[in-house]
Amino acid sequence: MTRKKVKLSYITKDSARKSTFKKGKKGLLKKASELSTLCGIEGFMIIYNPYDAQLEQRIEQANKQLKRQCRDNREKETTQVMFQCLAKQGLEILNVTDLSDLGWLLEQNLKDIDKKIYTLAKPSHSQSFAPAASTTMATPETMLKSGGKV
Amino acid sequence: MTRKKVKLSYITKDSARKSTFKKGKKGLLKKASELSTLCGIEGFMIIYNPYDAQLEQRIEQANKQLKRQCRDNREKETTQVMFQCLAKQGLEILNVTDLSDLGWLLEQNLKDIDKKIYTLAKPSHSQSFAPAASTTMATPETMLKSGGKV
DNA sequence: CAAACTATTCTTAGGTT
DNA sequence: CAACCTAAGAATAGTTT
Repeated sequence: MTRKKVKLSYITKDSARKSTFKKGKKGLLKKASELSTLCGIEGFMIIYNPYDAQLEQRIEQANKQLKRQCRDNREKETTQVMFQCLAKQGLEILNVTDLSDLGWLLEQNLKDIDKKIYTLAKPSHSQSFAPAASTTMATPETMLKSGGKV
Repeated sequence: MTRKKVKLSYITKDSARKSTFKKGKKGLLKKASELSTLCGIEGFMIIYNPYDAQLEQRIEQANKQLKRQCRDNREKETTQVMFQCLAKQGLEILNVTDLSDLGWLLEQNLKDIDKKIYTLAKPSHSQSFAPAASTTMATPETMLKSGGKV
C-alpha cells in the first residue's frame, strides 16, 4: 500500500495536487493561527490560488469600483494605500473585518515591534526594483463588501 | 515530567513564548515552502516580530532613504507601490531577491489565477476603511540592500 | 542563549464511503 | 467531488548539553 512518503517536488497529477493544496492550506492557516494566539504575534499571508476559478467577475467589479472611487479622493494614508495596492492587483479580500484590523495594525508605529517579510515562493527570475510614494486615499465603505469567508 | 500538551492561549512566560515563536515560525515557513513546491503555489507572509529588537536603526534609515527617493520620482507602477507601502510601514525586507520575484508575480495579470488574503491574527477592534490611488514610483536599486536572511 | 535530543503529540497521504 | 478514517510520518515541549 505504500503509505506516505512524498518527495518534495511539484505534484503533476491535478487531483492530487489540488487535494494537497487544500489540505496544506488548511494546516498552514491553523498553524499560523495557533502561533498567533500562543505568542501574540500578528501578521497575514497572501496565497495565490489557481484552484478557485469562479471569482473573476467579482474581482473585476471590485477593481472597477476601486478605480472610480480612487479618482474622487485625494487624502493620503499609507495604510489605505497598502490596502489599495492589494486590491488593484485583483486580490479578493475575503474578510473585510480582519483586513481592517490589519490596517489598524499597520497604522501603529510601535517602535518596539520589528517587522519582517518572508517570501514563500521563489520564482527563478530576479530583478531589483522598488517603491513609490505620493499617494491618495479613498474611503469607499461600500466597496469590497462582498468578502466571503475562507 | 508531563511532556507536551499546551493549551491554546497566550504564553505569558517570556522565555517560553519566545522559544515557541522561534520554533513555530520555523515550522510555519517550512510548511509554507513545501506547499509552495508541491503545488506550484506562490505567495508571501508578513509577520510582526516583537522579539527581534536590533533592527530599528536600519528600518529608520531605510525609511528616510525611501522618502528621499520617492520625492524624486513620478512614474506609476502598482507593484512598486505595493513594495513601497510595505517599506514605508517600517517593514524590513529580508530578502530582496525574493521580494523582487514577488513583484514580478504581482505584475502578472493572469486571469486564471485568483488571489486570496488570509489574515492570521484578529485584533478585537474593527473599522471599515479602504484604498487610495494616484501613486508614483521610484527606482532606488541601492535601497534596502541590507536585507539579511531569515 | 542556541543547538541537540526525543518522547509524545500532531499532521496528513492515501484510502474508503 | 467532499468528508471521514487511520497508520506512517512530521513536528515540537520540555529538557539537556
